Amino acid sequence: MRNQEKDYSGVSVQALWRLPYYLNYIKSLDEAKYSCISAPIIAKALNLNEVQVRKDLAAVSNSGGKPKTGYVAKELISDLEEFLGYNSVDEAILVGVGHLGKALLSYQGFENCGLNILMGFDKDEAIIGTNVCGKQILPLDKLKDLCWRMSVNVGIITVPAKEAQMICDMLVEAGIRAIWNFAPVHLHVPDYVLVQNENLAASLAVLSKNLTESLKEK
Amino acid sequence: MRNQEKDYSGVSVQALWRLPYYLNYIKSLDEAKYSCISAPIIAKALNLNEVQVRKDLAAVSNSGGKPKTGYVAKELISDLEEFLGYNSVDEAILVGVGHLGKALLSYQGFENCGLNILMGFDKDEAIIGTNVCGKQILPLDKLKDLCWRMSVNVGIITVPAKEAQMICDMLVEAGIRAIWNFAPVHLHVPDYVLVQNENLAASLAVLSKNLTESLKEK
DNA sequence: TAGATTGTTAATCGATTAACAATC
DNA sequence: TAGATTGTTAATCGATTAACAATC
Repeated sequence: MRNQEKDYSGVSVQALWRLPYYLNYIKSLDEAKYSCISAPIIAKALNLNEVQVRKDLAAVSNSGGKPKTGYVAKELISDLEEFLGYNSVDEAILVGVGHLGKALLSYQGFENCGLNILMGFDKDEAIIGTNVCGKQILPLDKLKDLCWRMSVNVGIITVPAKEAQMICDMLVEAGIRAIWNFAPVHLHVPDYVLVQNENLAASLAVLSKNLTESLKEK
Repeated sequence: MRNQEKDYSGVSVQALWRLPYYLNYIKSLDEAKYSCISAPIIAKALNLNEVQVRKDLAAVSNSGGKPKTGYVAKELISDLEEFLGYNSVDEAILVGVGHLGKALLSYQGFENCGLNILMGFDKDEAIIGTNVCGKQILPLDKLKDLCWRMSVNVGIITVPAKEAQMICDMLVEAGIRAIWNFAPVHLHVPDYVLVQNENLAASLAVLSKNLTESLKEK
């Protein structure tokens, strides 16, 4: 689920979700015009509370901000990137090379976020041996051995809901430490394995519930 | 962002996120064995607090549960589906037919969740006129007219970050009431338009931060 | 009847927001 | 100096959890 208990270097999960938005916003600014950036400006741009942004930045920034001027934009960008782990790359493999799996394998943006998807796995003979964006698609029985050999830490699950737990078990056996789960199911894993759920159905439910309420109000 | 303020029929956003997991779990059970299902059982299966599940179910269920036995599984399933709006279909269009856009256009599961993606739009001449899974890809200048004519309420944005705000403005102009945004940017919209963000970069940040902390502990 | 489960009311916990002194 | 912004401490708000009476 979305809400977890832990804190990361004094930053709550909710705050962690906001950081990429800060980063994106600051990066989008004209460097010449905004060599410095302040919490109130970011707050206004992203529709957030000023104090909230200030607290988030305080937790992330190394050098801190200066009264009246705010933070040096360049420094804040690199502090955010550092904090979000964009500089240290994690190796990942993906299981389930359907439409979504292919989309994730093809997406170039993950490398800038510190994730390198090495290859895909699938059970379908028809796509085994092919490659997607230069990334090889291999049969499931090679998974364990390859993950161990290359000490892969992250597994991405894009298989149908019914197969997700089985694939999850395989990944755990292969020494995976974190799972990015796109199947709309709760996965059972040992304590030391992390699961991050990306549940489109749940997201859609929030959207449609919101929409229904909103249309009612008219 | 994930957290919003509103309540939907007494259900918080956090609770709303849990409902699809309940639904999926109950559906996965053997009907013959589990004609009735109780909050404690669901809680155990999904690693949640018993009282939390009970409260969620109480808010969703029409007939309520019976002490000792729990809820009638069939009724609970249909109550959940009703509450989540899976029975009333919203029409949607998608803008940005790249890898992710294609994946979403091709995904069959959304129909069961009350979302019907009618067609895709893109600016790339090479794919305009083709179709993905039987869904036509049209040029952007047809967007406004078609959305009005078919009274489409939902727009899905799968364009690059830089173009997202511009597309968003187009959608608003086309009378869209809710936007499912896959670009990692904050969108500016009028009050009456809803935005549901699906930020993979943010999700990835949580995962990788978790992983780093977890590996440190060793 | 005994026991499991429901539904509700109260306590806890944590994130957001407000207030304010410090500082460039 | 005056004013904007920082960083911190306290107040508020809401979700989760605990406690307990009601009931099949």
